[in-house]
Amino acid sequence: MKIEPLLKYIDKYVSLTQEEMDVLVSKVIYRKYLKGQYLVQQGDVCKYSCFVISGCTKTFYMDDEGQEHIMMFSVEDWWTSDMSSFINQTPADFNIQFLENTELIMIPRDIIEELYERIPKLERLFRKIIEKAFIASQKRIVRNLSMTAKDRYIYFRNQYPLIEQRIPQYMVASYLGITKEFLSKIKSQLLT
Amino acid sequence: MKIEPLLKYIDKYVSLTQEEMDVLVSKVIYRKYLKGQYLVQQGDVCKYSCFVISGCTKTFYMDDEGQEHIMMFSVEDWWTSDMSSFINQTPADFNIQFLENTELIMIPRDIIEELYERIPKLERLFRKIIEKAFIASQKRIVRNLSMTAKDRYIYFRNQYPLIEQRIPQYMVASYLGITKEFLSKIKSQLLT
DNA sequence: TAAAAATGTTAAACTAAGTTAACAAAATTT
DNA sequence: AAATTTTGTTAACTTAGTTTAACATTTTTA
Repeated sequence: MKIEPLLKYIDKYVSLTQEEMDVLVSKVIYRKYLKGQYLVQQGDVCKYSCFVISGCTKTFYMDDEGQEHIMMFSVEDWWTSDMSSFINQTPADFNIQFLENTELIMIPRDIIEELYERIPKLERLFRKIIEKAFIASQKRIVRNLSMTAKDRYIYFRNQYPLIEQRIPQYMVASYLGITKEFLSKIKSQLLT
Repeated sequence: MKIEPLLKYIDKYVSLTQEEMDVLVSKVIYRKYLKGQYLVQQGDVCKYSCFVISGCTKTFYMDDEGQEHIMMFSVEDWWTSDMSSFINQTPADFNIQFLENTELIMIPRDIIEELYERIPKLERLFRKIIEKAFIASQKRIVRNLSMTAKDRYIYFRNQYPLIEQRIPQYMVASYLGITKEFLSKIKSQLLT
């Protein structure tokens, strides 16, 4: 089980004793998935909050017309789950699919509650992680409200240059809220 | 100091002892603002996380062209702050302005840290509040990506009928990410 | 209560982005 | 290496939403 990246990540937020680490390690699940598989499907209940050790996922909503709307990508050192479903144990709004073969550390819903009780530092950790996620989410909303598609693309390219390189362009378009054809047009405009 | 609504609100998430309540009450600030005043201005550091006892606020980003983009409204029993600025003590991205005379309970940045240490239940409370806010934020992103302006307006009207009634229509338009003229058109379409 | 300010409506001209469709290039599979 | 699938491009046409501007209505202030 490759858990080092998670411990290293956690250490940036809170410092755990060896004992606390051991408890954590004994409770979580290490698992590999193949490209194309699903971690969560819309309508299912999301049972795990997952830390990406290696690989890549997309989280997307599929609308009534069968169109995908990508909410986020997760790569190494990011968390992924359908938060609404995971917290409330209600049907998931989103699909989470692997874009590459992916290694995860998975924390089950009931275990995370137990960990909060046994290791308050972990509750602090997740409070901080969610604060950060919320802040990023708010900033994305305001970008979507105030910037043109072209500027959103430029921002994305600067912010996540490595993600852009490992993901098909039509998924970037979906994440930006535009069609692949329009992104293609934007890119050709930017070249001239 | 009207603090009852806050205690009642907290009680929905965690149950505090009388002593814990007393600590909390002794640390927070009660204050009234007038319509038109600002709680936070873009560029300032946001020093408080605030619970609305009565009244109403708008949180908005002002872009380079001087256009307002409304992120959220806060009414009774909601929290408001520029989270990014409050957490990191960095310049605020947003303005928060009072749309009515408003009563607030304000928690200073350093006090909230202290409260997390003294009353772990409060850290749990805020973890849960932020989880909820994050979930709502994600759902808003997906609505903005997947729904037309008309459908977003219908959703808003159904979700927040009371807010719609106390806020000028052009602010609703800004929140939805459209012009006031287009919202006017949508509304007239919906009548026929 | 008159005047001024803030808010809301309508319509024509315009533009950013979507749709459709045909084709090109890469990547994967056979 | 050929065939197939996936991904990306281009262009003509359409549409959702913006801009501008003039005017109407409501609310606030003098």
